[in-house]
Amino acid sequence: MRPEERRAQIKDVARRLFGERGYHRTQISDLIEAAGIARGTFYLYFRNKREIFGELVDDLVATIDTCIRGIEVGDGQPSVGEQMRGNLSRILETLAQNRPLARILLRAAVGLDPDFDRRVDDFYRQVSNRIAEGVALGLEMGIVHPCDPHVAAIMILGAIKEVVYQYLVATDGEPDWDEVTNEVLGYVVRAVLTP
Amino acid sequence: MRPEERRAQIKDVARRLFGERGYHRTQISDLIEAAGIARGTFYLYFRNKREIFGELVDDLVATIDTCIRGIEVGDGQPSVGEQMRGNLSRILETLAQNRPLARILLRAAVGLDPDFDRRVDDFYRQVSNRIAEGVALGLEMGIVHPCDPHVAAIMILGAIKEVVYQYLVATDGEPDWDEVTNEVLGYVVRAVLTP
Amino acid sequence: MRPEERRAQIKDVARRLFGERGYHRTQISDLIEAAGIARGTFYLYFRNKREIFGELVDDLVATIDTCIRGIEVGDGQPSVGEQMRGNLSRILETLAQNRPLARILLRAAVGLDPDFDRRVDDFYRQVSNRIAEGVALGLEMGIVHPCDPHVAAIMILGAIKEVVYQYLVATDGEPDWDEVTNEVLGYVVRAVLTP
Amino acid sequence: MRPEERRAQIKDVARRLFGERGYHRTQISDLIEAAGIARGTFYLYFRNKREIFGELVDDLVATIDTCIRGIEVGDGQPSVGEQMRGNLSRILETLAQNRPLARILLRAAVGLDPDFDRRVDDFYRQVSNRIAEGVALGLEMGIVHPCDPHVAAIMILGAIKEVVYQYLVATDGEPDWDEVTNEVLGYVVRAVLTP
DNA sequence: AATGAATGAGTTTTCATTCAT
DNA sequence: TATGAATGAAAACTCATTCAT
Repeated sequence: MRPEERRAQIKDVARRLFGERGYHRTQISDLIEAAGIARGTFYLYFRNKREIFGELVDDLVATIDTCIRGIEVGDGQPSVGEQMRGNLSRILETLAQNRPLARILLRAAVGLDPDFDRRVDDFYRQVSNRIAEGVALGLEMGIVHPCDPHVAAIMILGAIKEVVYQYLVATDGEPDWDEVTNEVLGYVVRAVLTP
Repeated sequence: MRPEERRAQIKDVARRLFGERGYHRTQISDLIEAAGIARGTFYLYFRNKREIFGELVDDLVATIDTCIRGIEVGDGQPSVGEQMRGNLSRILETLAQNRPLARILLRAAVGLDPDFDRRVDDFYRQVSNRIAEGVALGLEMGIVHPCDPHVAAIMILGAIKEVVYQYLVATDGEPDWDEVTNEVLGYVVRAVLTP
Repeated sequence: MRPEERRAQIKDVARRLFGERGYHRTQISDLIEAAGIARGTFYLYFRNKREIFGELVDDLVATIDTCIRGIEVGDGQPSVGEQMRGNLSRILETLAQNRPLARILLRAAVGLDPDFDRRVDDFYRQVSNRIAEGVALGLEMGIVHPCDPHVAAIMILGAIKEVVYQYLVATDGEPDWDEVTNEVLGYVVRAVLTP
Repeated sequence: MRPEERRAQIKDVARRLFGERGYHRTQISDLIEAAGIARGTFYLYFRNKREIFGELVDDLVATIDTCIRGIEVGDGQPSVGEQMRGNLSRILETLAQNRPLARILLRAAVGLDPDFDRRVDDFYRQVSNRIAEGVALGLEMGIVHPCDPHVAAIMILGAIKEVVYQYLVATDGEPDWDEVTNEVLGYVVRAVLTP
């Protein structure tokens, strides 16, 4: 098998296993067995267990990141609500199509060690900053309730995280994503926008 | 030292260490050193590492639980908003006064193994059910926007969790809790209550 | 067993094994089996394989060092030759009584890695410096042939090392040490002293 | 590249690496990278790591061996001292021009395993035997001090080895070889020859 | 009620060697 | 003649748990 293929295959297997069992309960032995490779082969592609996990975390952080587009105001732009809905449904869709991704981000990568926690926290902080910017913009335009944009952003982020957690991580359910997206959107809109 | 005292002392030390370093990075060696006891002594009081951690998780779940009072409607009761504020500020205060508690619940106990995840998830589900009941009640009374009470409850829970996470777990900051409580309350109220 | 005893016992066993088989061919498994202890017990007393080996090297370097006394000239002192003989026979006796010691210093600790090589080289350099000082003193007193004291010291050291190597390391023989000491002494004396 | 050339090239690279880092710290990966060949190619030319190292050791033992000519006494022969000087300077020159050679013989091949140790020891024993023969001859001729030729030979060998070790192996210095040769020669001559 | 020396199963990681192309 | 992806046995090290004192 060509190196890039092999590497990708191992990462696929690892993503699934780490998502299912978490970091510590996924052993190299499980991984190589599931991938159908020899022990040494794994270390041919990844320096160690941390490294492959770190790569997975970085990858999925990047994946989520591409789902988020800054809200643009101006002629010819979709409405703010439309743009928010776009961001939200892209994120939910991406995660729904790849649960291990959600499970790693919201569960497996949590509390492992300061480095991973920092990486994940940085990502969330970045996302919440982008949300806060949007809220601040809305404040200036007078379409957002007077509030602390930073705290509001944290709560919006938390609401989304929890929805993802409940529907994709903690359970195996398969909700109607359009409906959930609408609910989330309505909730957020009411929470921050002036009527 | 009397048995109950010793037991309590070990748990205090463990709560701090697990909160600081997480489950796997806290070793029995760290624990007994910090507690100033011999290795064997630890095992006189706790069957194993899981057990003490499990107890801590159960304890703090119970602690948080006592902070939450069902919303009561009727003559002589404080307003619904007042009752919500009470719940919220009791939770935030309790956690703010004991960060290890927050760190264990939101970080150390996450993704460890199916059993712990289930215990924690059950707790959150219970909390979100109580919130959902409140929302459903509000719906019946016509004071809450038409929405899916379950999804709304998840988002309210998520907003609170994230605030706690950002202010108590991910950083060492010390915000003005009254202000934060007000922000959260305003956000939740606007999100669900009809104007 | 009391910690110090256990530690000493493990070192004794390790000294023998490292002496017999060298560093790489002595595995922790061999060591703990020979010592009659469990794997973990070894790591209770030594951080790792390098550490115990390093301690052994340092110990024996110190042991040899105590055999060497600076040559003193003056009334009431034994003759220079007598003092040289004393140094020599103390070294040979010490090593003869403890072959693993010689085997570690002259064989097992050689070429392992830069750190060990440096430690051993430093020791030899120190010894050769002490010899060179003696030779330089003899030069000033006119009782030593004109020569480069540094080179002479290296050769004297080499002569002794090779004798030890041939009789204690490379073979299992048991020569007449008095005779060997005399031969070495005669050789060195002729090589450096004026007739 | 022609097979013999390739083989020679790999050996050149290996000699350098083994000399620099020793046996265990030189990995096949280092070797093939430095030689610019593929992993499999190495094994086309050498059965395994031991084999190439063994060949190098044998080669250099043979190389040194050709530097040593038996001392011949008779009309038309250079003086004994001249012949000794010849042997000595050929050895020192050869090693000085190829430090890896010295480093392998005096450091990398030491204490690896019984087989290599035996090979190297055999070589030294052979050299020391040739020296001992010369000394015995001198004894018969009355030009050598009464001494045990075997012990004397060991010490002469040791003196030379240590000079080589100090100047070529342990340090990167570049002494004046003529001077060193003279010092060594003077030392040996004084040590064994009658005035 | 406490001690702390000892245990050993379990896990990661290394690296010389092979073999299909 | 050369390649380089794959192998897997072997080795070091960890750490929760036990048990004799």
